[in-house]
Amino acid sequence: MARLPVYLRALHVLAERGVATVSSEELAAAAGVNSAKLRKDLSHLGSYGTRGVGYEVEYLVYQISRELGLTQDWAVAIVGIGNLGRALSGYGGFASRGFRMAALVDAEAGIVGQSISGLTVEHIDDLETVIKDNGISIAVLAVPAAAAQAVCDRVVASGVTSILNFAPVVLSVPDSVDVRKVDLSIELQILAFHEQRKAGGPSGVEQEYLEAVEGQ
Amino acid sequence: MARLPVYLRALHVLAERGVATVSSEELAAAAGVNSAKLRKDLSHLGSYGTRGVGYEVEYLVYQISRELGLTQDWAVAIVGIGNLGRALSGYGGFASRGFRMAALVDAEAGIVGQSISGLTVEHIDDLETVIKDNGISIAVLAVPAAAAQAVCDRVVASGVTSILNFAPVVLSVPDSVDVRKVDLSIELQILAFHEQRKAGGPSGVEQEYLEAVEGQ
DNA sequence: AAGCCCTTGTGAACACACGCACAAAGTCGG
DNA sequence: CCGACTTTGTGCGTGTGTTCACAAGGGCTT
Repeated sequence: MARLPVYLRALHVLAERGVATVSSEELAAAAGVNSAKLRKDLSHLGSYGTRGVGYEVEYLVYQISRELGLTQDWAVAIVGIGNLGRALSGYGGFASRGFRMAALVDAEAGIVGQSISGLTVEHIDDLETVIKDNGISIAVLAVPAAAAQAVCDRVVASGVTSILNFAPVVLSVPDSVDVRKVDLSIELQILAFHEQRKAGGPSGVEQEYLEAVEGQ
Repeated sequence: MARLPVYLRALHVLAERGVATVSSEELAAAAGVNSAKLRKDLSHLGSYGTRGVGYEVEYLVYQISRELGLTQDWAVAIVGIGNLGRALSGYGGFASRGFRMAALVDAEAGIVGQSISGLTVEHIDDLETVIKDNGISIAVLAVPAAAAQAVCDRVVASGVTSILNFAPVVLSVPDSVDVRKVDLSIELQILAFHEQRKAGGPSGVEQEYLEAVEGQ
């Protein structure tokens, strides 16, 4: 389930506060979900709470971490060291959850060789070698849209089976490869949509198109 | 619907290629969805295609843009000019879709006053003034988790009604305010989950916990 | 002008996710 | 040791989103 990481984060906060046990109601509130949904998620996952008491925080953290595969460390490569790639390479949230930034790769001569977040940027020509030598199974693509599919094909051919794609294109990959897409402009567009709804919606503006094509 | 931006992007690509008309089948393939779903989305939106022919690309682009509210321009403020905020301020995908970066705000004395992407970074003390003077209705939060709720409260109090939140916390806001959350580490965790599934799942590793607590 | 072919729009079955509400189960006080 | 209280786990009704399949409708060729 996609909600487990959210629960995990809430649990970490509770653990830091020294809370030993938590009820589904409290945890659900902290995670922003319905308590019944949370309980169902946790039961589907096989973890058991204690009736009348709740869930033991530490145990639940371990169970969810294990379910998510965070007990092992994952070697991650970032391809494309532009503004976004740079920001991602320094993002603390990755390292603290078992994700190890193992390699940074770019095509630009001015960037290759630079040291960023403690890593030397490698050249895209060496992509295959870098991936295999570092045992990388997860790649983050922060390259221009035009280059994304080509880079994707290469990382897949090199053995990467999970891709986090920031490029605004639909990548085509074999079924055995998982792709997750983060499109920042889509998020803003969805907000704009709701924002406009609040302002009365697009009704009554139909004429605009007629005027627009009229002006040609 | 959250899929409209995806259709819109695919349509833009087609328009650049000079394609005048497109069938639901083709567009669905380009957007990575089922063709029946696409047709239903478009019909719910009120746009009409022509049977036997398909949809006129240019017309559809206009219809979807209007529905999403992209025909007007939106003033956006980015709060928190760390690595991520910097990357966002220079992201081309925003400006090209009617989103105007109107203000950058940070708390750090060393960052305030810097010129980034053509804007001067303002001090967080002036947050309310900046938002009101620029008519900002959408705020992007790229601040540390600990500061997020406080900053959120202030932008909401200043009249912002849509928030794109990159901080790893669940924000609490009035019902009239929309919040979308992008959590980069959650995306990686979901990939790790599937990655582990491919490798055989977490079964048979139950003992690990016992060993782990044993070691204390 | 007429028939064929293509594509849209949608009715209906299906699947899934959500949340209520309750029984089972365990704890704590007396 | 027992009863009351608390909280989990889940059966079930509900609503939403997805997909199949097909009828309605428009263009194109002859």
